[in-house]
Amino acid sequence: MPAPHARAQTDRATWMRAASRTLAERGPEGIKVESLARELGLTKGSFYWHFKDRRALLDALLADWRDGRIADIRARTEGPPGEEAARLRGLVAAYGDSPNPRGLRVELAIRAWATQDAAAAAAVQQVDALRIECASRLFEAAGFASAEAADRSVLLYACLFGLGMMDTVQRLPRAEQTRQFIANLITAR
Amino acid sequence: MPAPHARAQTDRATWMRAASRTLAERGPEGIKVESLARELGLTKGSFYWHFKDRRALLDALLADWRDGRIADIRARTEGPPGEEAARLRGLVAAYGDSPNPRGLRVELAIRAWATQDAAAAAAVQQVDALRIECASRLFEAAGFASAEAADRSVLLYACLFGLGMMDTVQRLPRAEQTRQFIANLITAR
DNA sequence: ACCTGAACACCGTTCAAGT
DNA sequence: ACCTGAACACCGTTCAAGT
Repeated sequence: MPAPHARAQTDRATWMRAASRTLAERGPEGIKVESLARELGLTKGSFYWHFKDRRALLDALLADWRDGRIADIRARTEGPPGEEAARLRGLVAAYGDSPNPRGLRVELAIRAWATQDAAAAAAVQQVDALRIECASRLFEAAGFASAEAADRSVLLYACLFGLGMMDTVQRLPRAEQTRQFIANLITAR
Repeated sequence: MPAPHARAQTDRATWMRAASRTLAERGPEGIKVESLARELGLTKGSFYWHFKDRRALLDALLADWRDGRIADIRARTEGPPGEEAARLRGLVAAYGDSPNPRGLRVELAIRAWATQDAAAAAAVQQVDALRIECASRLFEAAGFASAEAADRSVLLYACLFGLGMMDTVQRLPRAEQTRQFIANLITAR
């Protein structure tokens, strides 16, 4: 690829990076063309060279998020057979990590957005379906029948997102024990 | 109370009702003074007679939501001793009801909003604390030690909200069985 | 190819003026 | 007491014009 194309990609990516930061910090409604332009030292007109409109930027963010989540799920759950137990432990432990980091904030922002936006709902749906499918395989490898493996996968992700939105819990003195109790219940028997 | 005061309350309540409907349908960012005025056949100037600014309307909505939730929690969990088991069953069953009704939509909208807004976060925090406290009492009456009763209360609400944001799950063929499986796990033993 | 600058519509807020 | 109408700032979008 020659230089002009590379440069175009870079500048588009610059808008995307700034928007992605704002998505994590303020949600989709916080993404304003004028604010981004000010932040980047450019004019709003410049934005409309790279994107058809504000909506196109949001759609590009959704596609990036979806692709990133899909790659992450595959990386966490696929691999050589015989290590399923360790991968399942890793998956369950993931929701104890990092009380509200960028990833979870973006996740909750997109999930809230999905209740009002069809494109966001579609992205969430694709990601959730793959998550449940991949987690189910690990539960099956741990000895659960396929129906119960699917149920436990749903439980795992419901707890992950549910706890994520209950900030209260993170501040309770017994937060760590509660997380441990729930993790045990998810994988028990 | 004389007529003038009653009328003032009514008109303020008219703005609140319209805003509350919008909160459920489009989230807090969808609440626009101009749109509400158009909808009600009034001017924006009229709005500023009843409310200091848009923020005051949002704060009033939050206070109403918080008070309503607190009343609802008390109604569901308090009462004559001896009926704790039935009340616990009612609470757990509540999250199987109504796939995404107005109440759950408002709940998720406010909870998403709470990640970026201190007043919304405070309202959510107060409601969550009371919910966990009241649910814990029911679990204790069912025979769980107080620490485990608290853990199970957190689990209950995490599942309630987590499943609420996973629309995918509601559309799976086994949705009903999955809900039942999770309900059993929450109250098991 | 990439960007600026000016224009316009939409919405939050204010305020003088009406009833 | 309650509302209107006009004004202004802010942001999404367009577009002719620049380099």
